[in-house]
Amino acid sequence: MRLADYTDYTLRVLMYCAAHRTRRVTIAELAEQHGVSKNHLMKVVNDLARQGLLETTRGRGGGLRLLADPAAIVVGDVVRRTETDFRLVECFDPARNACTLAPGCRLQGLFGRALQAWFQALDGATLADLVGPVPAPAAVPVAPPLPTARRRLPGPAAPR
Amino acid sequence: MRLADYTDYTLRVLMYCAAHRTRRVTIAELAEQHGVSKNHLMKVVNDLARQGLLETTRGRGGGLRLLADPAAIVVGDVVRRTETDFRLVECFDPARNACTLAPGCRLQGLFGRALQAWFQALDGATLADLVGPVPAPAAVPVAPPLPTARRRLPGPAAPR
DNA sequence: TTTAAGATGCAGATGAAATGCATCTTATGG
DNA sequence: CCATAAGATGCATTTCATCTGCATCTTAAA
Repeated sequence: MRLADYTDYTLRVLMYCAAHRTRRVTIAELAEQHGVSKNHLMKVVNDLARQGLLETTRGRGGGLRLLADPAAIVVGDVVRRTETDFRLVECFDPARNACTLAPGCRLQGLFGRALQAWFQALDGATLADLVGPVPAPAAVPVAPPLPTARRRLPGPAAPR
Repeated sequence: MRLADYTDYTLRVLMYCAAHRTRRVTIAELAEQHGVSKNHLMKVVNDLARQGLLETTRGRGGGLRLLADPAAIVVGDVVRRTETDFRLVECFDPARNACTLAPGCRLQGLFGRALQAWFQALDGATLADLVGPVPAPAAVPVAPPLPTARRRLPGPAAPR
C-alpha cells in the first residue's frame, strides 16, 4: 500500500507555503529546497491553484501564495482531492462474481470501513498542525541519523 | 492509494478454503473459479503455506486445506504479512531534511497514525466474518448491476 | 522590451507488479 | 513401477502507472 509521491509533494508544497506566508514562494525555490524537478512541481502547484488553495502570480516577482488559513485546510481533504485510484479490493470478474457463497462480497465493506478510519485520522489534522510553531526549541542536540533507512512501516512482513 | 492484487488474491484464497473446509481445494480450481492464472496463485498459496495457514498436499488427490480456525485468522494480520512497501510519505532527501522549519517531519507521525487506524479496522474482522453463513437469504431480488463500474472510492477527485 | 515567472502538452524513463513458461519434486492410483 | 496429477521453484516477459524531462507558450513586472 503506497501513496503517490505526487500526494507527498502536494502536502509539502502546502506546508512550505504555509511556513512562508509573508512572501511569495517560487516553484524554483521549492524545487531546489526539496531536490525535485521543477516540472513535476509545476503540475502539483497547478492543481493546487485550480483547487483554489494557492494563488499564483506570473512574471517577475511572481510566485505562490497560500490563499486559505492553514488552520482551515484539513489534510484529509487535500489527500482526498489529490490521491486518485483508491482501488483496494475488487472482485475478479465484475460480471460473474467469484465469491460463490457470499452474495455481496464482504471484502468491499471491510476495506471501505478501513479506508474511512484512515481518512478520519487524516481529517483530524490541518496544515497549521503540520507547520505550526515548534512548541519549544530542543535543547538536546539532534541525534545522529540512523545507519539504515527503514522503509516499511509496521509489523513483521515476510518477503515474498 | 492502492492495495496489491496479490493481497486481494491472498484473502480470496483463504476465503475460498474457509468456505470449503470439508474437502481439499486445488489451485487449478481456484484459478478457474477466479479467472486468474495458476502461476500467480501458486505463489500466493506458497506464501500462505509457509506462514502456516494452509496445508498443501502434492500428488494425486492433493490440494489445499485451511489449518487454522477461520475465526482465529484476523484479516489485519494477513494483510500485514502480505502487503509490503507501506511507503506513505518520506522526506525527499534523507540526509538533508527539506522541512526547514519542522525538525522532525510531522507528516510521518500523522500518516503513521492513519495507518494504525486502518489496521485497527482490519483487525476487527476475521476470516469467519468474511465467509460466515449468510444471516438470512434475501427475499428481495437482486438489483440489476450498475451501468458504469465505479472504481475510485471516496470524495471528489479532480483529474490530474 | 527584456526577463522572470507560471501554463501546458507531449515524449521518454523508470520500476514495481503481474503474468507466463519451463522444469523439478512428490504422491497416488492403477 | 510407471503414468499421472498435484504442488515448488526460478526466470523471463509484459504491462502499466507514475515519475521525469523537454519544448513551447503566456503573462507580468522592472
